[in-house]
Amino acid sequence: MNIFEEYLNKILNKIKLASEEKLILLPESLSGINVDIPPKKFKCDLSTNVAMVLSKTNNEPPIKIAEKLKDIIFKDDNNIEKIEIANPGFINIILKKEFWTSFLLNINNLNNFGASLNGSKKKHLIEFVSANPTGPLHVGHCRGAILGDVISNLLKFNNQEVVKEYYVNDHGNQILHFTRSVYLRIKEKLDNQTFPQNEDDLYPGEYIKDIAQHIIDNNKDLQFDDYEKIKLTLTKLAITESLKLIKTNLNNLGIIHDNFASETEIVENKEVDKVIDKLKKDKFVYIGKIKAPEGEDTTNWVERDQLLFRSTDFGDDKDRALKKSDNTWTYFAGDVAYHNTKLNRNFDKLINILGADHAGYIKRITSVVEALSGEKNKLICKVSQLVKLIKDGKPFKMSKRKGDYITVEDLISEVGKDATRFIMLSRSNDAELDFDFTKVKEKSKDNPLYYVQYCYARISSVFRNINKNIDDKIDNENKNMQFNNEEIEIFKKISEWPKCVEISTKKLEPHRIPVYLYELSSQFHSYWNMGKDDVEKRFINDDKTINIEKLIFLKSIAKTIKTGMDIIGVDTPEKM
RNA sequence: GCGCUCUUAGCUCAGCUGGAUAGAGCAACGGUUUUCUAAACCGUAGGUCGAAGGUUCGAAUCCUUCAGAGCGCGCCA
Repeated sequence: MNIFEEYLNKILNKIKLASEEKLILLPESLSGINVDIPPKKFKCDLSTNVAMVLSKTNNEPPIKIAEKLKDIIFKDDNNIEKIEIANPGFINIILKKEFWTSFLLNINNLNNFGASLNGSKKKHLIEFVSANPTGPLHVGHCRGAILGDVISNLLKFNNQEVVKEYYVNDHGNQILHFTRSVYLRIKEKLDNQTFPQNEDDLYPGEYIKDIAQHIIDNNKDLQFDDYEKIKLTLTKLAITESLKLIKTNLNNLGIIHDNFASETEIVENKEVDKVIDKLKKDKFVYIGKIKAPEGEDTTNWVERDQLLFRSTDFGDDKDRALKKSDNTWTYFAGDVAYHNTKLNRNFDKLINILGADHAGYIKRITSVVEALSGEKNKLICKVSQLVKLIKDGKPFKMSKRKGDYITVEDLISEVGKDATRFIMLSRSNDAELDFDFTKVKEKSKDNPLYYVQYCYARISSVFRNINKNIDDKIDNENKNMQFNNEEIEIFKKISEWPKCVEISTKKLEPHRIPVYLYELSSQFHSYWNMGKDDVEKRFINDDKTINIEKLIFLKSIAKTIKTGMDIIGVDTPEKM
């Protein structure tokens, strides 16, 4: 029920026919033609720019073409009340009131109103979060986590297949430092050894102590005297513990991954060697040198021969290292192998959600996926920009050294899951986001989340008062419904919902959904208050009954809000 | 030095893959509750869309240049 799409198709068909009959000429591409939501000041329902697009090819002014097309396209359309032509050549359509009645009846019977189901079902792999398993998640991880989760929801809503995956970087130096930190905390607990204060590489956070304690408690038979002996076992135990923390954090955010892929496993299965061989065969890999970046302190830079991937072939600014000087694989090499395993699993589309600090990584990883698959745009990377934390009006810097992170746990307990999700989503992922801790906490009533939830709660209260359930089926045999102008304005807003979903999905930009829900709620709240002066606009009659029109009106709004809130993963309480 | 992202009202941001007179919220000021939830509503005020060129019938949106902010630039992940 995307009326914009339906009218666009109608227009395209009609002008194609007209061109066959030599009534008009068509340009090579019709892609510029669209059917839009007209600005409010033009009192119409749909508008199209088709005349302007055809003007040049036909060598006639848009207004003249519009006059011509008006008959060609809309002559036999009995949903239309009136067509107006406006400068510089828009065709503005006003639909009959009855159209909106049938529109409402139609969407009332749909389970997934707004979903675009024309596209074929594709298999998507979306990788997100993938934070190092060295401790709980902090606020910085949150935004990308929510973005990835909601993009998955969006795709699923549109009947796409989605696998949500977390890549566990359980291999490499960070993990060694992490394991040693845990070990030292164990020694602190068991043998009163002092934890070193001045080693930058170690993890100082309090949670390491908890992990240490858990490991001691659950492994009574283990000996912790010789670090080298116990290192491997301890690494596994420590990673399991921190993954537990991470999974709890994600759960509290309402996020559940389908799959956790381990870097260690990939390395141990020789996946890296295999994929590098494959790349060598195709001459994407060679031994060469990397130049130091200009304008940086490069006193310690030693140019050396290295195994490199030819990412410059794909537009990167330098080729990328696959092996470190100690002959072990770089992080990139492991990730190349990981992405190769994604390709082996036959996904149609790969999506990665990255933090802003990893944006420089996009070019090389998309390059390697292109090299391996021979397909451009197989992998799409979305970046979630930085969240600027503000506390008491001042920017708050988190420091790893002091271990003073604001964790996901802090955030959820202070602000709540729903508010966190809603706020993190309501801005474009490409733009930085100010997250004012004190403000969100103190002024929680100004939070846009409550505004939308309140809308749903108000509708629920009506249903409660008349002893009906919001999910009850409505018998809509009566086709002679009468709606007032304000109600029809809201139907128009509802008719925009599929367009909102479509563009959010196409661009993988879910921030449009909270924005839409806010706007719809605003129109509803406005209508609600009209009931104070105008009895006609109250929902419940004096005898505690409700008219079918009002019932179906309320239900369509509640349903749209619920659908949207489900996609962004936020609750819709019936009482507030 | 190079790359990516951002710059729209005092503040925080939308602006639908180029459309009509650029929109919200907050803050400010003035109103609305005997009536279905006032966590709401109505009104007033607030703009050279960072700057300059270009493409186009038409630019906040696309291109170029410049300025400012953020992130990043081998053996960290």
